[in-house]
Amino acid sequence: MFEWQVTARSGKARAGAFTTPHGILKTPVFAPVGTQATVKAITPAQLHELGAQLVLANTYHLHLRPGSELVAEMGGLHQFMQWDGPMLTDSGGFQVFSLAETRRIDEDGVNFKSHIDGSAKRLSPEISIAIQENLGADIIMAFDECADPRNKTYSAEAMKRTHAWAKRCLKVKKREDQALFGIVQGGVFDDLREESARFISSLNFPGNAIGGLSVGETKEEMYRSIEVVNAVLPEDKPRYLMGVGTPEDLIEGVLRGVDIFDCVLPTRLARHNSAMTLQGRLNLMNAVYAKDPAPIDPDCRCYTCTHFSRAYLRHLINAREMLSATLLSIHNLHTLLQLARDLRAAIQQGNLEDFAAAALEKFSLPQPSEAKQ
RNA sequence: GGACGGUUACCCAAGUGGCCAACGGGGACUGACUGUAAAUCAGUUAGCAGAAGCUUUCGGAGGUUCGAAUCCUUCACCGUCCA
Repeated sequence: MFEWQVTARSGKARAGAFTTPHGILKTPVFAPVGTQATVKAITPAQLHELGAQLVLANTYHLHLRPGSELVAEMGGLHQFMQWDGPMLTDSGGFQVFSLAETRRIDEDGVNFKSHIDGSAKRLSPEISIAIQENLGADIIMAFDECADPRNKTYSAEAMKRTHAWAKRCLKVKKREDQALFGIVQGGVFDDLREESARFISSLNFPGNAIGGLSVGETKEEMYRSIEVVNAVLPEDKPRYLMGVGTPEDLIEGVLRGVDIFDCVLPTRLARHNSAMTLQGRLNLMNAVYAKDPAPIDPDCRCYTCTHFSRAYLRHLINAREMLSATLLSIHNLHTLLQLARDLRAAIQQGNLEDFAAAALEKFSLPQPSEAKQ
């Protein structure tokens, strides 16, 4: 179980397979995010149709509601939400960052105010692992602290806590059918990143994650940090870049040796009326699309693009019909899932360099909306 | 025929002498979004500039006043009630 096999390489990029109790992840892979045990606006059947391999859920949110014991009682996360493929739960570490105004951190853990009812809640490495064992995802994450990436003093403190917490997570983890991944922190500081990558590598997790990126730093800082970390992280373990994201970042990440990605962006942008394409984003509520019979992306083979016009999607958005969120989520997820598949194929066929160069070139071309006019 | 009430920007609607280019809502338009407190948030919505500023607006016309969406006269239209 949790065997990691690299099947092809191209520069630093790898194509691989990670075996989990609910199936094999063929990497590079993009994971849709289903924070509250649902990928918003998308059914599990649609996820299958899209070819999604791995789905995320969140420890903090499910702990607050409905509670991990309830999920366990209902047969675990897979059974509860009816997703039978591989799942990953985030540890709640990101919420330490995103709910910054309502929490207090100490060496042992974090006190939160619930964003739902304001009640006092606590997360620690031990609590997070206990929750994640109740939830029952295939991959679970170490409880970490994601800091302001530009603040070195804070990044160093958060990194040290993350390291101490990683050891405690390993210590209390019991279930054999779950793989615990460690998380590298260190902000945008190369020395911290390197130190963190060394430490996390030394704990010999079955997989390693890069956390604390795509949270306000520049692209250059992010890409450099990935390079610094991946130079240290072991080759014989999958690498997971947390919270990333855009098509460009997927390509840049794969080129630097990342295997797993997740991001809320495709589904959030979909609910916010934005379509992701490999040429850039379309804001489908824009008036220019009112009478546009073309699909979002004429080259896209997703359900949305093979059936519906931009004009129709704009109408749904304008009329505040919820189908717009579903159709756009299908398209955006397809864009990233297909890109990951294409990257994998390119690595296996040995033409990743050309594929990546051609794809990255497209992002500098005029946006589809501009090109039309 | 008479008595009241009303007419404000794309729509609804506040404002009853200067702090009004005019509250608020809707609509429309635009932007943002990267391990989801996000079906959210922000901006624009008379014209020209697009910082400051200038020009034309509150049913029409005329008047009072240093100054009017706000007061007066008159006309038009809408509503309610009485004949």
